[in-house]
Amino acid sequence: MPPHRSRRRIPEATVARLPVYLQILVDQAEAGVANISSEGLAELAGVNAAKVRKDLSYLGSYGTRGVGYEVDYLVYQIRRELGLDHDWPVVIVGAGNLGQALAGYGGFTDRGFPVAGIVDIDDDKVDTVVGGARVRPLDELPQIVAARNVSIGVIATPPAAAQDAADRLVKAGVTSILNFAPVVLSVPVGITIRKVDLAVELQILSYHEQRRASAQGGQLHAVPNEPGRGVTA
Amino acid sequence: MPPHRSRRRIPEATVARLPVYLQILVDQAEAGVANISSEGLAELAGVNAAKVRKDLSYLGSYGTRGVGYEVDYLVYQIRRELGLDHDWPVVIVGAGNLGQALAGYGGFTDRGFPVAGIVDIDDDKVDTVVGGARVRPLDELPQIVAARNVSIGVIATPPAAAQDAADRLVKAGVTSILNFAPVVLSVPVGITIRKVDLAVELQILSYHEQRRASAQGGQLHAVPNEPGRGVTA
DNA sequence: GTCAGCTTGTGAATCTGTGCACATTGTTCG
DNA sequence: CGAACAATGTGCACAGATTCACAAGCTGAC
Repeated sequence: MPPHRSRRRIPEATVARLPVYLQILVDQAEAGVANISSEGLAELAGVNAAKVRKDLSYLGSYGTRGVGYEVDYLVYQIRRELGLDHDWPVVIVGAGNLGQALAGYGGFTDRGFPVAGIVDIDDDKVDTVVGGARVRPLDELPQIVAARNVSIGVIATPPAAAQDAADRLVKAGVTSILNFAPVVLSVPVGITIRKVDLAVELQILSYHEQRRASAQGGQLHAVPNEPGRGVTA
Repeated sequence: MPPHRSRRRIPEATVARLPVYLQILVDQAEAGVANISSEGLAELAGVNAAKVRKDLSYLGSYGTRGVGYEVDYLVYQIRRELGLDHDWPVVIVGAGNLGQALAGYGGFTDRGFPVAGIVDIDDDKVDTVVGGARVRPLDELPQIVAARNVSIGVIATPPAAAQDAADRLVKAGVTSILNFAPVVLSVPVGITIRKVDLAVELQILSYHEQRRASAQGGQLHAVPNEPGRGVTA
């Protein structure tokens, strides 16, 4: 089989779902399941079966009609397509509540994103140890990025410091940023940014709660589904 | 002016952007800005100006042609539409790394989501204090929910415990759930769920990095924008 | 009071994503 | 070997979201 890299461009919505399939497939593999149908995978992922098939078809024709998909092989293919065939070290900027939690959160390292370093501008935080990593001064960011060839940065600073953090990350050579600060960052073209704003998530829930409350006697609405968010500036 | 609640149904994509506008507008108000044009707001939010106007038009005609939008009034309207005219206490299930960080993260309380309580199944964690809240045993979840009339729950447990957490939240009367565990939850119809999976975010970045790497000589692609994800089962 | 200049609000075109429906193709069993 | 069956892969129609382009409406200057 020819290991063709990025055959076609994959729709963003699909890219956002592939990690979910992957997670499920890995679980299934561990549970000893060898094959799975689009129907079964759809059930577990909470989506439409046709959508699963269309999503997977972007990777190539890796299913077998009449049988389904071989779990292990699919895991391999999705990993490859997502670039998860090797680790991506990340650097965390900001060692506050969230930064520390992220550094200590095993889920990162486990899933292929080891913490190459965590930096903070506050001298009081420097040299404290969180989740196995020693906090380094902000100035050392370039060295950390260079030494471990880091291309992904995580911003866990207060809002006011986020743009500066982004600027420093970009200057240090990072090309993808995951931003937890509730700020819209401006970065050069070619840098990929994703934002996770916890308060925004709650506000969206608030909207639905509010709507529920003011739906006097109205039946419960069914809200669409979950696309993915992403920007390459 | 008639304070009409939920005039039309607002598209999910718009609902996901309103909190971002709100944040920006609050900042602008604090900076003493009285009026803002769709162009200006779009610039700050990193989106298209027409999109801003269409989004805001769902709230009603609150702009003035030739002038723009009055910042304070817009803040008021967006808050009202999102149901942010009062606080929404939240309960956090799971007092591990992430749960503690969330409880201690001021950004929640500040933006109208005070932590009504945090519970954990592990007796060793019970009674420890995180971010001003004392961890309570999981069993007390119903009491906490009832006492403070909580309708939003946050799941910050390990994956294996997430479904149980969801079941308990629902049984206790919570109708919206923010899930940080990398698991697809199954809940009754009428419960709104949003999922934030940190590893998934990184995996999406990984995809773009991988693509960048394998784009031999190809120019850098521009990736779309950021919809919102939401499900009401 | 009129006119020039902005900026909103929205119809229409376009693009993206979803889901049905079914032809296609591989498997299994008699 | 052939037929019944199962499940993929995809054409097509529809729904939702984005963007353009412009008429409508407000303001301020003269």
